[in-house]
Amino acid sequence: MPEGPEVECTRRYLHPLIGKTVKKIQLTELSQKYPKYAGKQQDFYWFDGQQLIDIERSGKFLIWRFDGEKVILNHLGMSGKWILLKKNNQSLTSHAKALIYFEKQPHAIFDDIRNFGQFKIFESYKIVLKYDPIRKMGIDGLAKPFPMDEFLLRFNKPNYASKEIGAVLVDQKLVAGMGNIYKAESLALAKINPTRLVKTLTKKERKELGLAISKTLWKAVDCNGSTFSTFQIPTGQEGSAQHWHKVYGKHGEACQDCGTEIIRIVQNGRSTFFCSECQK
DNA sequence: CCGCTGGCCTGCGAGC
DNA sequence: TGCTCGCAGGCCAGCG
Repeated sequence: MPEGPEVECTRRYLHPLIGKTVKKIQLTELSQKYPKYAGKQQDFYWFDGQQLIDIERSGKFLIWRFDGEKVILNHLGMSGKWILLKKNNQSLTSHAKALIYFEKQPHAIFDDIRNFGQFKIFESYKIVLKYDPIRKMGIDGLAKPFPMDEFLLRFNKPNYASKEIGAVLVDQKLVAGMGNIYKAESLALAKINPTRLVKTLTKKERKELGLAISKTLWKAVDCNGSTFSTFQIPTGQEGSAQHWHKVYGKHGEACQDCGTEIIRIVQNGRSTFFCSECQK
């Protein structure tokens, strides 16, 4: 599910929770099996009676803010999702890791099949901002208007120069919220071949790429994100962004624009898809 | 500091 | 039809 646009859709889905008072945050037994959920149940007692003030998105992170100082940093990993419990007797999902009970329904369940997600306490908002993955984040790909100048600036980082653009583009220090699907789709929209070295991209191409990123990510938000196999966001609604993908997952199929076969390559251990005719 | 490899997990489906 | 195996939207530790 979760690249920046899917995390943004999740944030919107959770919006009705804002203003509610926490009754109890409970970690499931299952959560204790995994190091990334190593938080102790007793540490979460602090949140009893706290009012949820806001849920912010920063790149692919959600930051849960309360009226007291502590915050919860939450990452969906590869398979994390939030489910709002609207009925009393609704049963828990099989990979539930954390439950937030409010004084009134709905309650919220964080479910994470592959256990790559995060749900951890930080002592204050200031401290979470100093946490490296947040502090070092690049521009937010969903920022409006798209921060072109800073994008170009970060793009100039010397250590990117001799790397392939397809490998660089998923770096959260360049564009926070970018992931493997929208990387491929943004490059397709900008008609740039993912194997191009960053230093060979002209300023015009870099700008076009920036615009393509913004367009691609926002279109995904507007479609409620991409839904694949069992992943959906949020529960009950399906995203439809996958329907307009030009290249992602389409290896072996004909390019919709020129008929050339879409190919798949591996960069940084991740799949990249493109049309070698349209993307030069 | 940098880049690369492999590891963390479960579930799905392509292909034999 | 059933099984295996590769692969999956993310990230990081450890190594040289």
